[in-house]
Amino acid sequence: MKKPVGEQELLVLRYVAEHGPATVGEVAERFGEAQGLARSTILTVMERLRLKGYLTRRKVEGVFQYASPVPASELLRDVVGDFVQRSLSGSLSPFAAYLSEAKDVSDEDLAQLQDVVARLRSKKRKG
Amino acid sequence: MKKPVGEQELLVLRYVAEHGPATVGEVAERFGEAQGLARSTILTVMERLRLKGYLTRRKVEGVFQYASPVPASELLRDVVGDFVQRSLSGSLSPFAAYLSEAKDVSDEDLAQLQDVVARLRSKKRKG
DNA sequence: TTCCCGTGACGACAACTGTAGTCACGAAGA
DNA sequence: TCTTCGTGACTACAGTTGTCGTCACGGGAA
Repeated sequence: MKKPVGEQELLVLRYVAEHGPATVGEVAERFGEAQGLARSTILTVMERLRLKGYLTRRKVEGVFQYASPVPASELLRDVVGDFVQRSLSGSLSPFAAYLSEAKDVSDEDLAQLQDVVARLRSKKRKG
Repeated sequence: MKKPVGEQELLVLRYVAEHGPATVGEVAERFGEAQGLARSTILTVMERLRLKGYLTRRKVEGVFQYASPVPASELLRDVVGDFVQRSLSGSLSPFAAYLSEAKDVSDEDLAQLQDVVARLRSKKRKG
C-alpha cells in the first residue's frame, strides 16, 4: 500500500497537510506561484497524490477541497521512517554522523532531540 | 554537482563503499545474486554511479576495480543531509517524532545519539 | 587453433516524476 | 445571449531509475 512519493509531490502534500483543506486554485496561487509552477502542474500533482491515497477531496460549493487524511507531523514522521528503512537499512548511525557535522541545528530541534533521547533511554532502562 | 541517486543505486554504492574495491563480477555474485539481480543490472548501475561521480574504477589485471572515493560513513552522512534538506526542508523535528515512535532503536545507536546531542549542546552553550 | 567464459559497452523498455498545454463545462458578467 | 474565467480531466513529453538482453573481445582450456 506504500506508493512512492516524489520530492515535489511531498512538498505539495506537506503544503496541503499543513494548510488545511484547500482547492487546487488556492494551492496553485499560494504555493505553486511561489515555486514557479503552473496551475496544471499543481493539479496533476494533487491528483496523483489523491490516486496514491495521500489526499482526499470533497466537493464544496462546486469545487473540490483537498485534504490530507493524516496531519503533517505524522506524515513527516512516516517519511522519515521510510527513509531510514529504505536508504539506511534501519541504521541510525548515519543520522548521528550527520548531526555531529550539522552546522545549523536550532535550539528547538536540539531540545526536542535531547528530550526524545532521554525518553528512549529511560524506557530502555525500565523495559 | 549533486546528481541524484536512486534507492537501488544507493544499495549498490553502499556495498562497494563498504566492501572495498570490487569488480562487477564480484558485486554481481555477492550482492546482486542475493538480491536476485542480473549481472548486467549490476554493471549498468555501477556504470551509472561512476558516470555520476560516485564511483571510480581502475583496471587491474585486465578487469576494472570499482571503488568509492569516499568512505561509506561519509557517504551515508551526506545522504542523510540531502534528505533532511530536500524532504524535511532542514527541519529535524520529524526525525525526533520518528525516534519517539521507533520501536527498535539499538543500544549503540541510542548511545551514539545521546553522545552527539550532548556534544551539540555543550558546543552551543559554549559558543 | 577452436571454443567457452568472464567482462564491458550498448541498447531497450516500463514505471515514476516533474511540468505543462489544452479542451470542455458551468457560473457570472456584460 | 455571448464572453470570460475558474475548474477538472486528459494528454503529452522528457528525464531518472530499475532491470535486462545481447554482442563483441581477449585469454585460457581443450
